[in-house]
Amino acid sequence: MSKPAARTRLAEAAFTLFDERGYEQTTVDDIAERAGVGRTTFFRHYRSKEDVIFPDHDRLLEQIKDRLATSSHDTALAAVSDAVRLVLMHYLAEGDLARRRYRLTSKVAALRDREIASVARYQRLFREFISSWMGDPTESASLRAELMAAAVVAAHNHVLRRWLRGESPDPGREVDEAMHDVLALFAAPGSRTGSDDRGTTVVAFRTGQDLDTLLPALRRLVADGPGQ
Amino acid sequence: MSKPAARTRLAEAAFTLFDERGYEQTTVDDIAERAGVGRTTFFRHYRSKEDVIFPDHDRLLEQIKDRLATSSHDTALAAVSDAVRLVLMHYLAEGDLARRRYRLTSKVAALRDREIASVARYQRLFREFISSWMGDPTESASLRAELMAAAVVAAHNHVLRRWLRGESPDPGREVDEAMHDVLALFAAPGSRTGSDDRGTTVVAFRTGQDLDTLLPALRRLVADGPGQ
DNA sequence: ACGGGAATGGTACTGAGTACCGTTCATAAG
DNA sequence: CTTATGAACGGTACTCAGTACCATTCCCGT
Repeated sequence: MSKPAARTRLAEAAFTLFDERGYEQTTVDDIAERAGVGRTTFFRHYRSKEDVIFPDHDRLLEQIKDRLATSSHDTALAAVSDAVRLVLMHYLAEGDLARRRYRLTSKVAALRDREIASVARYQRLFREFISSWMGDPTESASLRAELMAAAVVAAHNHVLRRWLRGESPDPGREVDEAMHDVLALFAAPGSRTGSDDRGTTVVAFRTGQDLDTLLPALRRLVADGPGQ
Repeated sequence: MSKPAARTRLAEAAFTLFDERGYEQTTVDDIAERAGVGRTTFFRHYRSKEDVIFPDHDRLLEQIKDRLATSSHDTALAAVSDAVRLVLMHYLAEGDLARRRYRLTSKVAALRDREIASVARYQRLFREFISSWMGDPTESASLRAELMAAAVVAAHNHVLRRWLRGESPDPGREVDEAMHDVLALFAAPGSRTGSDDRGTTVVAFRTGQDLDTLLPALRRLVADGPGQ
C-alpha cells in the first residue's frame, strides 16, 4: 500500500490521462478517480486543472526575485542573464517532465497561453529590476530596459525550446553563447569587453573625413585610454 | 426605440458593469440583462466573457499577416517594424476604449494574461516571418530572428503603454524613434547606415596589437571598401 | 398575405471552481 | 490505554461560464 503522497499520484494521473484522451477531454473527476482520491483533494493540492501542469512557477519566480535582490554583478544585464540562467536550469532539472509539458502546451491553446503568461511575469520582473538598477527615469532609458528584458527572455526561450525539442545537446553552453550575443547587442560600441584590457580598442563610428585626417585623433584616444 | 445593434449595447453594458462592480463580480447574466437581451444572445456575439473586451484581435492579426505577406521592404526588420506600427495605430484609433480596457487589464490578472497571450501571437508571427525571410536555418540566425521579434514587440509595448497611461502626447513619433533604436541595435557595426555612404567607416574590434601595427590593415580596408 | 432565413430567447446540460461540514487518522499528552 | 488536537480527506451543494438544442419572432422580398 505505497502512498507516494497523493499530490504526486494526482500529477502522474493527470499527465497520463492528458496524453491518453487529451486535455479538454479529461475532467478533474477523471484525474481524482485515477489517483484514487476525492475531487476535493485535487483542488486542495492544485488551485486549478491547469496548475497540475505548472506546479511551482510561483515559487520559482520568488527564487528569481531573491536571486536578483542579492546579486552582485557590475551591470543589470549581467545580473538578469545570471537569473534567467537559473530558470533554464530549473527546466533542465525537470528533465522528461518538462518535455511532457511541452508536448501538451504545443497542442492545447489554453495551456500555451498560461505558459506565456508565466514567462511574461519573469520579463516584467526583469524589466523592473533593470529600470530601478539604472535609476534613470528617462523615456529612452525605460525603453532600453524594456528591450533588454525582452532580449534576455527571448534568448532564454530560444535555448529552452531547442532543448525541449531535443535539438540541443548542451543547453548550458548554448545559453551562455546566447547571453553573450545579447550582451554584445547592448554593449555600447567601444566600451570595455571585460575580458581583456590590453592592446588597442578601435571605436566604431562613421565620419565624413578620410582615414589620414582622423589618425591624429585616433592616436590621442589610444594614448589617453578610454576617455568619456 | 433606438437599437444600436445589440452587440454594441452588450459591450457598453459590460464595460460599465466591470467598472462598477469589477470583472469577477459581474456575471454574463448581468451583462445581458443590462443590455436588454438574453444570455444566449451574448454568447452569439462574443465567444466568451473575456471576448467583450478583446473583440477583434483575431481580425487584426490576420490584417498584420496580410500586410507582411504583401510588404516590400529591403529588410525583414523594416517590414516587421512597419507591421507593428499598424498594430499601434489600431489601438490609437480605438481611443478611449483602449484606455478603459487598459484600466481593466491592469486590475484583473485573467485579463492581463489574455492580453499578453494575444501579443505573443504577434511576436510569434514576426519571428516566423523574419526567420523565413532570412532563409538561414542556422541556430544563430534563428536566435537573431527571435531577438528581433522580441525587440520590435517590446518597443511597441513600451510606446503603447506610455500612450495608454497618458504619458505620450505623440505616440506616432515615439514609435518611429523606438523602431529606429531597434534598427540601430541590430545594425551590424560598420555596416551601411543607409543615410550617408561617403567617408570612412571604422569597424569596431579589439586586438592585442597597437595602432601603428594595424594601420596598414586599416588602410587596406578603406581602399577595398566593405570586404567581408 | 405568405414563406423563409436570420436574429433572438429559453431550457437544460457539462464541467470548473468554491464553501462548508463531517470523518478519519496520526501523534502527542495525560 | 485513553483522550485531545490538528491536519488531510471525502462528500454535498452551490455558482457560473460555456454549449447544445429548440421554439419564437422579426424582417424582407415575392
